[in-house]
Amino acid sequence: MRVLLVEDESSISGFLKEGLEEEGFAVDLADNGRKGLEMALDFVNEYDIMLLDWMLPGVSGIEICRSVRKVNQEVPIIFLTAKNTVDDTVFGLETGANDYLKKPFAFEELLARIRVLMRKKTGEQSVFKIGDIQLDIDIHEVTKSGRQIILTQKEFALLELLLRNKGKVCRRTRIMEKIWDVHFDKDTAVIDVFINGIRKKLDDKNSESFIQTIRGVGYRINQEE
Amino acid sequence: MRVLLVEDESSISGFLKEGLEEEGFAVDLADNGRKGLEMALDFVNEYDIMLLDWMLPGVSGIEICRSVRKVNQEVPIIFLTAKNTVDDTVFGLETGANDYLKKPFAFEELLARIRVLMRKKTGEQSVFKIGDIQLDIDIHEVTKSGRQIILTQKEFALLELLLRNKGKVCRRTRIMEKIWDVHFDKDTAVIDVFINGIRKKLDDKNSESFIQTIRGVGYRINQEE
DNA sequence: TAATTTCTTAAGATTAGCTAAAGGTTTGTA
DNA sequence: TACAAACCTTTAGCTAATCTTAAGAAATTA
Repeated sequence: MRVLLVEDESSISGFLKEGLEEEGFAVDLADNGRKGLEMALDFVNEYDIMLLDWMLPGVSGIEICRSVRKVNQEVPIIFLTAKNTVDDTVFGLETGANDYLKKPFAFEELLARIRVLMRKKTGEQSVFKIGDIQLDIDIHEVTKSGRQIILTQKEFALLELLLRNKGKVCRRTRIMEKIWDVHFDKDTAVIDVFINGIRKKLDDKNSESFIQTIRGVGYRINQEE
Repeated sequence: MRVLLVEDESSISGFLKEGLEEEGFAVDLADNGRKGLEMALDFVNEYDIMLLDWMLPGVSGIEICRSVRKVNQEVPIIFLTAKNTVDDTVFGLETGANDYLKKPFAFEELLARIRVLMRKKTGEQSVFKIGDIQLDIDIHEVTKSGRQIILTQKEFALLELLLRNKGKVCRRTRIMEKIWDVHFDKDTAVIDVFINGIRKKLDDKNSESFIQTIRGVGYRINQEE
């Protein structure tokens, strides 16, 4: 998955580039509008998604967007806008963008929007299963043997993370970063509490939990045979 | 369902084309009046609906409309007009169009109008039910146990959205986008207020609301057994 | 066994949603 | 045009659900 990121503030672009690459995207960065426009048009069909800063010195994000839309109506475009620079009501129609985010925004929020747009494009399903447990992201529902189980926000997010990485270990540090947006070593037992909560709601009595504890590392949901 | 879209501003046409295709329409785009007229007349019986920009360089939307009406009185035609360029009162009589929208308009508004016209044409019924509550889109009426309940525009739109997605969660962000055309996280409680209004008008006293709150996510009307 | 890590529970802090009320806008009518 | 009515949106206090912290119990490892 190839992303074009046009953003002049290096602090933001660096942060985003790093984060997106961690998620497996290949990120091309343009640090001004002219360069961004050039890259966007030269490789318009190469990119799976474009992230454009609204306010750019020289060529603005909206100009890039308009130019791109003339030759390609498909590629998802997300705007990153500074506060109060856009009139909400006019926005949608005028630009041809698919979505936009107001700075400052949480990285996870951006990731979520990207995923929605990608799914629209690829038609990817959004249901994760393990045993008799099923989690549907689109309708935000968890069921066990068909019966609905109500999870809280955090429980849902944590279970989603574990299921997305079925078969792999999710390290505590990674869970802390992804679900709690905490990027340093914090002495807390929140994760344990929420794992406990999920287990209570979804485990079968008298048998091993479907979430395995990897002591000193984190948690894992095992791949089924 | 085949749509002819005649619009010269690529930002708007791109946005509309994409949105309509997402909704399952096949969209043919003409980016100027001459081409639009040609396509409209060549395939006049192929199209289920026509969307014409009012102001077009060369051949105007109204000319296309008049030409089409000479050979086909059936196909629904909707005009997209820039603000204040049309005298409303004269409009209806002069053109033979079925409806028109002033820019900027919310995409959902366009979609709603298209649906009304399509249904008129096909005679399709469009009633959503939950328990003793019934919502009829065509006549824009809600009844409870047969008695009419008057909802405002927004209340109606919100209830319609929830009913169209019966059994699924409608996320707050999605509601904001669909009903209010706001595409970023806005700190507001309008949704709550309108949910409250609908509940007041339609809930049975002394029993759970027919609209379930999914904390941190949105609302859902549950499927009946 | 001692040290470390995880589990579990419960209480306190925080936040999302509910509701009423007020201000602002639009629409209809005299 | 001015007024009234209907509707939409914002605000703020309240309540209840959720999240976080903390602390002892249990499990695991050296």
